[in-house]
Amino acid sequence: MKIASWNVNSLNVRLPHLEQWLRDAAPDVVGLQETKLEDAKFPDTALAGFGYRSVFHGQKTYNGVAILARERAIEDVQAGIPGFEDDQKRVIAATVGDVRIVNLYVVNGQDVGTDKYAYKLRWLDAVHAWLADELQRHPKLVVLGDFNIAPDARDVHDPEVWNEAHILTSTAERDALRRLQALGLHDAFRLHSDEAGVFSWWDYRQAAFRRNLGLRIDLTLVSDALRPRAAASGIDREPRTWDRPSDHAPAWVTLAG
DNA sequence: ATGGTTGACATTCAA
Repeated sequence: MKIASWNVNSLNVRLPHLEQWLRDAAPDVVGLQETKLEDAKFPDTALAGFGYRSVFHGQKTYNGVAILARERAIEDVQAGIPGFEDDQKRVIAATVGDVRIVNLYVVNGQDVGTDKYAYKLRWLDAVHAWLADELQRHPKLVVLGDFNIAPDARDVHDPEVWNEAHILTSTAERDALRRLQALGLHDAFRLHSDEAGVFSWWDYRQAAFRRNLGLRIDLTLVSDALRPRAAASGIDREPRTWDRPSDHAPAWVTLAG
């Protein structure tokens, strides 16, 4: 079972890329972020034509998440973090086969010390409390998405710039990610590689992709129960080379069985 | 310190 995460930065613009990548990569389950589409405009019919069912939770202009699944039912759909008031559509969870999928579009946070940064940390606290509970109900859990946090120095092109005081790498953000991982959620990519310089996001500016000035902020976390089944994990750079790309590349994990 | 690019929407905001 191949499970992937992709921040498409507007599904309206990126639908042709998504179709091509679904064909190339043939994932079984996909979590999308930044669809930027209200639910009435979600292209579920087009996706069904590519062989994927979909559930979605979106809004106009900003945010928006979805889960797609090929040849499988998508059950017990949860939109948003239970009990956490949020105008921003950043979370959808569902069960596919024997695996619970939680798809997160984590708050960016703008800059350390801003209101948006405070919201990011509050939001991550709410996610932590929810996932602790979710793991009790669903031990076979995959938490994936655009985390907007680079786990450590190997995951940034320049650790001196992306340091403990910088957004996406600050101490409080990394601590919040570590607290999620301490629930028993493992960065699938790091189960198989200690390589530095493998990124999932490159700024549109300053030819960052060509120069590989990126960050690894798109993650697939697998629970303790799924860890033995995590056979491989990687990032598909190719869609980032296509014309008019998303600034993010798809990240994936394969589960045996 | 600023601006560099993209997307959505309407001229500036968010990333």
